[in-house]
Amino acid sequence: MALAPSDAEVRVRFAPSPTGYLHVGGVRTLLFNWLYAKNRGGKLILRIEDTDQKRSTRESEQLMMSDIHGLDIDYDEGPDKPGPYGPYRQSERMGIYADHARKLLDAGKAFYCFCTDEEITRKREVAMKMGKQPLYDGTCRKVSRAEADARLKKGDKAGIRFMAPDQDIAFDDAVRGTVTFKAGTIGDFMITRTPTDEELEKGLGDGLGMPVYNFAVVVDDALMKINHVLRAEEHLANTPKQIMLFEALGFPVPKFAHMAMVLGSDRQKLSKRNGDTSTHDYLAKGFLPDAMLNFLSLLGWWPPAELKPASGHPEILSRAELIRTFSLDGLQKAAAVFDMQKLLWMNSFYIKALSGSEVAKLARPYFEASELPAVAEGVKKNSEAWLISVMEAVKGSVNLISELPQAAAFLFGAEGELDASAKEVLSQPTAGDVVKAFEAALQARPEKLTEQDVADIQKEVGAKTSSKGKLLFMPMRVAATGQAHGPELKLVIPLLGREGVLKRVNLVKRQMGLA
RNA sequence: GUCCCCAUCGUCUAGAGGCCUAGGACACCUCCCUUUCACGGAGGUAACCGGGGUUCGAAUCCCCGUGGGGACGCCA
Repeated sequence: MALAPSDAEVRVRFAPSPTGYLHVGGVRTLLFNWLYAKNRGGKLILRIEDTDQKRSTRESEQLMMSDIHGLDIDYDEGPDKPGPYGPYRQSERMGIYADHARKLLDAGKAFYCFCTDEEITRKREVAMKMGKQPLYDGTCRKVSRAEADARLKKGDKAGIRFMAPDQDIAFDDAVRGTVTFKAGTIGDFMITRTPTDEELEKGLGDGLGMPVYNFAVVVDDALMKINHVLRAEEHLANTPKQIMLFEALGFPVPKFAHMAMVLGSDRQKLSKRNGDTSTHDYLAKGFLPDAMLNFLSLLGWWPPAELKPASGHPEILSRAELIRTFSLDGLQKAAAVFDMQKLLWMNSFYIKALSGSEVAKLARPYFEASELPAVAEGVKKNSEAWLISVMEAVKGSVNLISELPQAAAFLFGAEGELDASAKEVLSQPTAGDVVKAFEAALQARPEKLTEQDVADIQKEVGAKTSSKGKLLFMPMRVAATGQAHGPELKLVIPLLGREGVLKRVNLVKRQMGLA
């Protein structure tokens, strides 16, 4: 078979179908294509596969492109980035597909098929029940071209079916090595659908039906000069069909790399049932694009041992490091389970690495949209510098940017219910004395408190109540913040100010029945 | 059912015949740091699916089972 010249510029593509949101599994495919293109100094093409008119929408296309943008991944050619091989939307390439379908028809490599969908489905079910491979039975193969033309003229409708050659198809997959499909395991398959009256009237498919996936992909990959196809393993079984088509059309066959699937915790294909799959939702929750990409890159790929990440952590890799070390050799054969816990951890790592002002910038919209009025209003009333110091204090205690308003709520004087662990702290017998001593110590001090003041107060309360350790600090923490977890008190209390802390202490006293 | 792919700790993985008493990461547990939770640091529990070969030697190569996944569409 003819191969694409190996010294040519690498051209890869990401080809989603705009029938919903961008799936995180899709992002991983996109990411690997992007990394490969960047690593090899090649080009990444975005192609929209919208030949299924019933399911494809422009809204979905827009959403996908904005999420790709949100992930900060760039492509070189696409619907919104004109290039030499456009258009990049399949619905705008109907004439091209029709030309190539006719070429196959004229060459005797494809035939009109008048069988209906129902007939085929029925035959397939029968074949499967009998334990046989459900291949097309060849009914319309026997129909001569002249007869077919006559039936068409009469008004009969037909799709076009490719005449699959009866031979072994083997190809060298960059991930799996040589993969062979034996002769006789692939039947004649559709390349264009049976046109509807409406399509015919509108001239949508240029007189033919809409192209089918396997056909459109081949025509586009060839014409767009795609020489490396990196995609998920679910497409492995499509590959022999596509190779047949490349060869029948006289196109060079690209290099394939089928990467392992991403599975949910139930070991099934990652789907809405077993996990969150919408990239948009991840982004909206405050997963950082770099963390997402870092995590996804390690699902089914591993960097070479020589890489010593600048982060100091073996699995925290910058984009530059990813690009520099990415290669097809590191691709994994076995499917990988998407581990949300690890993603969360990674995201928290990235958040901690950000400066207070970077976090403040990212978090501001979440604060402004907070359901707690004190937070939503507070963020507008206070200065940016204050917000930054707040972020500095709390960024270490969250996994997601969206968790920040909740984690910082006490600094805004928001009143909330005490959670279970906070209540537990206050239920200890000495907690009441500590809280009261804490209050007294605060009242003896000025409004503006320093870290030193905090240390002094802690010592004073400790001495007065002869408490120490957990029994001393936890009640003070809850009294000051309403939470059992959070940043260091010496950071928090100065931020709150004496009155702020006292207000909170009163709240807590009331809940304890002390006031 | 048929075809194709895959198989190392719970999960992501290192491992290309001796370096493996199987390494790292997340999670979990313990300890240390902090007169507190968290953060951070140090340890720990935990895996080569089974059976046959090949070889002086197998997690690594071959075969057979078993298990899992994907595909079998006029969806992509």
